[in-house]
Amino acid sequence: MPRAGLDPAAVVAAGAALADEVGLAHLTMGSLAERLGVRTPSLYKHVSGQDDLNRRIAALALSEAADAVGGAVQGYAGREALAAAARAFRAFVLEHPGRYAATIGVEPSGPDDPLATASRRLLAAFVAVLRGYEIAEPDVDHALRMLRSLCHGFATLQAADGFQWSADIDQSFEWLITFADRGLRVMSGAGAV
Amino acid sequence: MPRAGLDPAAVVAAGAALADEVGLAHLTMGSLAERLGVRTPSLYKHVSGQDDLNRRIAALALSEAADAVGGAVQGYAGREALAAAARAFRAFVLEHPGRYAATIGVEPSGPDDPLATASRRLLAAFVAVLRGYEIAEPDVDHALRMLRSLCHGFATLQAADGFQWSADIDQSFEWLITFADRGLRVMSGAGAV
DNA sequence: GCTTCTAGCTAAAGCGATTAGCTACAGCGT
DNA sequence: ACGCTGTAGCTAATCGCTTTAGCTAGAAGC
Repeated sequence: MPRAGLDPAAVVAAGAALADEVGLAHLTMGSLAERLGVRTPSLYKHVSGQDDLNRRIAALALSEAADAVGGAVQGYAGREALAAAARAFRAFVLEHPGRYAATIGVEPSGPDDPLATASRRLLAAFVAVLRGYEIAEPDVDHALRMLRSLCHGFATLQAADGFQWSADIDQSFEWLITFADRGLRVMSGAGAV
Repeated sequence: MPRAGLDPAAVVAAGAALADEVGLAHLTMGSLAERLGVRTPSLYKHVSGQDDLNRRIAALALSEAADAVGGAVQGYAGREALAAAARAFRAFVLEHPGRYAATIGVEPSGPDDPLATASRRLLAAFVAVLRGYEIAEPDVDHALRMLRSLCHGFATLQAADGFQWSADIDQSFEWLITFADRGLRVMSGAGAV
């Protein structure tokens, strides 16, 4: 038996890729092992089980998403930054539906969990977008949650084929960006709540 | 063996309730059978399998959500209607996270599928909300998708405990309603995209 | 070249979904 | 009241996937 030369990172990367291809629900230890040219139990030398694998895929996904969004925002402000961030986020989720799905419902075990770090990085990228609007300090958290809900909701609904009816989806997304831009500008004037 | 007197509706209702309690992922045929005082294989006399059960729970959830949102909107218009719909929707998802989770990723098999009917009813409730704003006809679809993304995103993120940081979540949701109201009003003026 | 560490293997246990086939309760007609 | 019939629920068994136990041999250091 020739050594396959695996390590945790390689297993997680392959798992994420496979999840993107077949859907997270169809990612089994067996199929992943086969993909890696190895027998199923061998995977347990690198990840401690399906749960651990899922958490690591989630951390990878959030980290990549943070890179994508953070990079897209560079050099822009205001509406441009918002549009770039939203488009980058959606593109990431649509290209990597499996690994993004792994992030839903996982909770960091502590502040040092790679999951928590990656999550903070992604949030930071959205905070940067909000700096382009005159949001009152106490409202920044609310705006951040709104932005995240909007992006998460749209991307996951589309990834799950939740939009059955007719109108063009890209167009809807551009409309949504305009909506968010104008809404944020209006909210910056008067105190909300 | 005394008859338990089950039927598909009772099995689905119990499944939905159990999913709300323990989470959709932990809803097993075994635990559901135990809850109903019956052996596992007996369930297959009422639903054709886990897939079928999931679809039926999803249809039930969408139908109930449509009732809740539709009822809440009655007699209101504009901001009041929007707030009522959003609050009703969020309350439903938070009270019934398991059954709502069942709706994610299921696709109606055809236009007569109870799933499709329930889905249309829920959408209709949101369309009613939008009638209170002067949205140009071609933009109604976009606004509907936006509204759905916003509600779905916020509710599922909260249900999954996705909001780790500090600010008060109810307050964030009220802020979000105000944001959506103002955004919809602004969008009604100028043509978007 | 020898020792040591460990990636990967085979074997096996265990759990959940599902199917096959039996049994007996309930509702019906007589 | 009595038997007939349809079917809800049962036991037994299969199958697939996860996970553990224990072995083996390739690679790295001396």
